[in-house]
Amino acid sequence: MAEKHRERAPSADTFDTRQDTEPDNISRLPLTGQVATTIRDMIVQDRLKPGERIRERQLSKELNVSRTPLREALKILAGERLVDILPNRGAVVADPAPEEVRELLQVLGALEALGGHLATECATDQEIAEIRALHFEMLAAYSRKDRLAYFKLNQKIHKSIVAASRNAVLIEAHDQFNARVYRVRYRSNQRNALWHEAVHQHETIIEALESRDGTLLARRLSSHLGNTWTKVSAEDYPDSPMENTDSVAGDDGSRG
Amino acid sequence: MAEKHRERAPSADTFDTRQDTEPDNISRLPLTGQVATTIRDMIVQDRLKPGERIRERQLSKELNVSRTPLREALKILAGERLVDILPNRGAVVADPAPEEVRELLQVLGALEALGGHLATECATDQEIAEIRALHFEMLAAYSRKDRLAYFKLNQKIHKSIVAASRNAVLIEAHDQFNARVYRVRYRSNQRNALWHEAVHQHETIIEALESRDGTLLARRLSSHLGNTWTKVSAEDYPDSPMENTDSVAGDDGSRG
DNA sequence: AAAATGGAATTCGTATGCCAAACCCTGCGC
DNA sequence: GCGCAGGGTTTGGCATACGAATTCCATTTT
Repeated sequence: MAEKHRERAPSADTFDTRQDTEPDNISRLPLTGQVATTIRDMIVQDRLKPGERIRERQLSKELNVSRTPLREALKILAGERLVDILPNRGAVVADPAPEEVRELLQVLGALEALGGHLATECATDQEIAEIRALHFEMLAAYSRKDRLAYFKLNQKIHKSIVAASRNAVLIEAHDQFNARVYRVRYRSNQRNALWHEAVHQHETIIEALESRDGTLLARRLSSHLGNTWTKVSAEDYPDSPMENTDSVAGDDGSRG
Repeated sequence: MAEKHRERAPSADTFDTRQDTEPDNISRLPLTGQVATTIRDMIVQDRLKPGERIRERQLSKELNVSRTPLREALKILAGERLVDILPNRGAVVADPAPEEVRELLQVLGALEALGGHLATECATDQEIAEIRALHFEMLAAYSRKDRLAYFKLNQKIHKSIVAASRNAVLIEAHDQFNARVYRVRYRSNQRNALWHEAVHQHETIIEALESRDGTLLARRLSSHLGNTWTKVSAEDYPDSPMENTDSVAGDDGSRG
């Protein structure tokens, strides 16, 4: 009987993510998914800080949705390990420990190695050429010391290599694990001094791809991610132990 | 790293004077998690069939919960890709296409390869001995033609190898991807004729682990999973193309 | 003054109700 | 005979209400 409510604002106004390419068509998708995407973006863009508590009522008011879709969205993000849900204590933005970052980079390395290997078998010449082109663009950003552009192109290159594997499950898994370390890698990229080394590694990666040497490419990708841990740990966690920085695939460059 | 607060055991020393009247309110864990676990078990145990529609009202009545925690549980399972949620049309039990199974086995192979490689570096002798023991138990089940025991020991061996990697992220990811193919592999195991081949592969896997040859072990694990696809596709999808059954790590040179 | 304690305010967990979209079945028209 | 249209029914999507657990702060006690 106590029903006299409801003025749901027109969906065009309720959502203000301001980065969607299409403003209109997502309004028909389930609210839960929209909210999840919004929060996911807020996390990887560091608008929600690691360890920060997510108050359901407050955030639901900010997004002009009720708590129900917000809570469902948080469950999705918890599955992606982007938030931790503490029983009876709500959700907090995930704040991976250094050890977890190291583990994540190992797994990511294995996934990229598989993606690279498959890519050498089934990528078209045009796909490889496009990746080479992205690499040149990245070199341009490197010359300009444009760290943001460099970072984004770097991400795009790795994503493109995996995409060339034609393995949808792998592509999705790579994307998800990548999101979990995105913020850490971004911050590392902003301050890192060993820039030139990563650039050289990229050069050798592209070469292995162009020569379609799957085993070599896999080794180099895995090694590259191990090197990322070296940089991340050196910058963010100065006291971390440095063991296990090598890729499990062993030393690079043994094939000569 | 290890799970933080994912599931909390109910502490028995808290005095609850009331609430004993409820019929099946046994635990204080969040209902959503309990429901997710229940449904997850129902799916991998094939009590909910692939493609089957999940009606929220009906299932919530069967489980004696309201729709809200059920819906949140379904979101979690959707994140694990055990159910698909169709907008405005509800949830259905995931029914991976043959191609997706092949892709999943490739990814699983890469994860196990990484796990095996790490295990050769950090597993204790006792852990390896325990895996060898499980292998013998599996041989016993093989002799008795006890397919169920064989299957479970097989799973346990692979899980133990990955567990020996000490990489919590990897262990969890392996578990999750494994769940997605669990049912298919179970059915394949029930009818498969090429049993002896898998047994021999396992023997060589254990040997590589015992000699702590990480590269060889990784190759054999990856190859083993590729072989699984061969069997699964032959049994379940007779018309599937048989290419790409080899591991990306290349041929296992040790096999005759 | 520091620690312990009590309670109010806040937040989460779950249930329930309304609305809108999808489904199904029947009946009409071609 | 077949297709299609339309209305009733079913189902999911979302909002809200209420109870339980936790947190926080003020007050008291040692």
